[in-house]
Amino acid sequence: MAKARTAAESRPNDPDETRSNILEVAAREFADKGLAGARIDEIAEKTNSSKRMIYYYFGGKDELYRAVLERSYSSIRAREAEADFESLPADQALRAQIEHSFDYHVQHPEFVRLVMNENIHHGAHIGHIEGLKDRNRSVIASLKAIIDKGVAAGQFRPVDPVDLHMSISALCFYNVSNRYTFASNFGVDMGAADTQARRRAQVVDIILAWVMN
Amino acid sequence: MAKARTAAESRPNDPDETRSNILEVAAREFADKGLAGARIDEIAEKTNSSKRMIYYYFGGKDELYRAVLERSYSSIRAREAEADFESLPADQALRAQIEHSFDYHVQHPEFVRLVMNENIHHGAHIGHIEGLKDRNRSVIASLKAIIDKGVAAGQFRPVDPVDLHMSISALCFYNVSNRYTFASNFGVDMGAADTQARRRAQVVDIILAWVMN
DNA sequence: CATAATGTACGAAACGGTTAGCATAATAGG
DNA sequence: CCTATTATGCTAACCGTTTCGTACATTATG
Repeated sequence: MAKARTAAESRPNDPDETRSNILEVAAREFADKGLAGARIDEIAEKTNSSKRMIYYYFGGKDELYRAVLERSYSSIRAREAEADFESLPADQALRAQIEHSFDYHVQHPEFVRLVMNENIHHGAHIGHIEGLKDRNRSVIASLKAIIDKGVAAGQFRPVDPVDLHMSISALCFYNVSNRYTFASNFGVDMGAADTQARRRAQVVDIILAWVMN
Repeated sequence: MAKARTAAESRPNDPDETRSNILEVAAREFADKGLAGARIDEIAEKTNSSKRMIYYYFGGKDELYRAVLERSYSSIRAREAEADFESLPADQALRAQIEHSFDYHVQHPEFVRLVMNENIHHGAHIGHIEGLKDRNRSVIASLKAIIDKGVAAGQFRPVDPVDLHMSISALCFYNVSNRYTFASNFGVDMGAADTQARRRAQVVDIILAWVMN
């Protein structure tokens, strides 16, 4: 439903606002139903704009999906970059990093779902996102710095930073990604606040137990 | 494309065979493209049967999807049930259990993908599978037995079996589920045999380090 | 012949995408 | 200062295809 122009604001709408409004709605829809399951018409309807505008600004469904994916990945990597725990002792830094990652996943289930989708599509679109690899490298570098410090202090074993990232990511990701099947299979509501708090501490324990001497 | 009947087998085809052939093809398609992305016509084409038969035996797309999901879950739970490590010492039993789970995920990526799909759909279909909860309970019971034995022997801390299952499952699942995005982000091919072997040992290490005293 | 199994062809709706054109704002020429 | 021109943001209606599902006819077998 397009917004009618009143006499008071009979100017064209703000393009940036329209774009980001579309992206926001599309992110929800794609995360919820996947690339194939999401409907352009439905996205358009939930927008303050129209279907025509989606094609005007993004070109097509796939491009819109890609734009959504990019926005989502940019967001998490930005958050990871802004967190700087390197001044802390290694164990505290690692702990903080894990908690940070855990919280991000919990707070951004739509990111988790988009990544699931992308894996279902064999990662067909993620490769096209510019600059993502650089940001990924910096995440690994940051973890490596923590490990090195811990090893130097005699606290940590020398684990591979990519392995470490994978382990942390797996535990944080699964906690959100498999929430529904896990709930159905084992009757555990992983969305509940107390369950999450418990699991959060546990994930920290698991990783620290593995890395520490 | 229906299979032409040779003179030797000019009977109507075996219904069970037709059914299971459809299920097999459908599993691949749904795993690969999701419920919304898979096409009934395409599934039919890859079958030895026809679209007509899909509706004849299963009723519709959703029902077929559900049947596929059921078959897939039944398969993993059956495999888990058949593995009996309880005669081993607790640490060896747990190790074997983890390796078993890891291998199953690696060998059945289509199961992993179906579960991802199901979570994207908020677990809308999984609840309808009969008897699944019983089998799930038995998986937990088996883990609990191992933990109890380990605790009695002074080897293990008393961890919750559901928590343990979740941790094992997360590490094994992610290894397969996020293969593509992880490859794109970090240049690691988790499908390679040596990478997998390394990761397998690592997952065992992580869990044991957490559980053992 | 009755019944289970199957092939063919088609309908209706959904869906991605496009065509045609309008309104406003900015800008350039007289 | 005033008009002509152009670029931008936008709407509404439409189009061709895909896709799920079905109606109807037919075949094989007990």
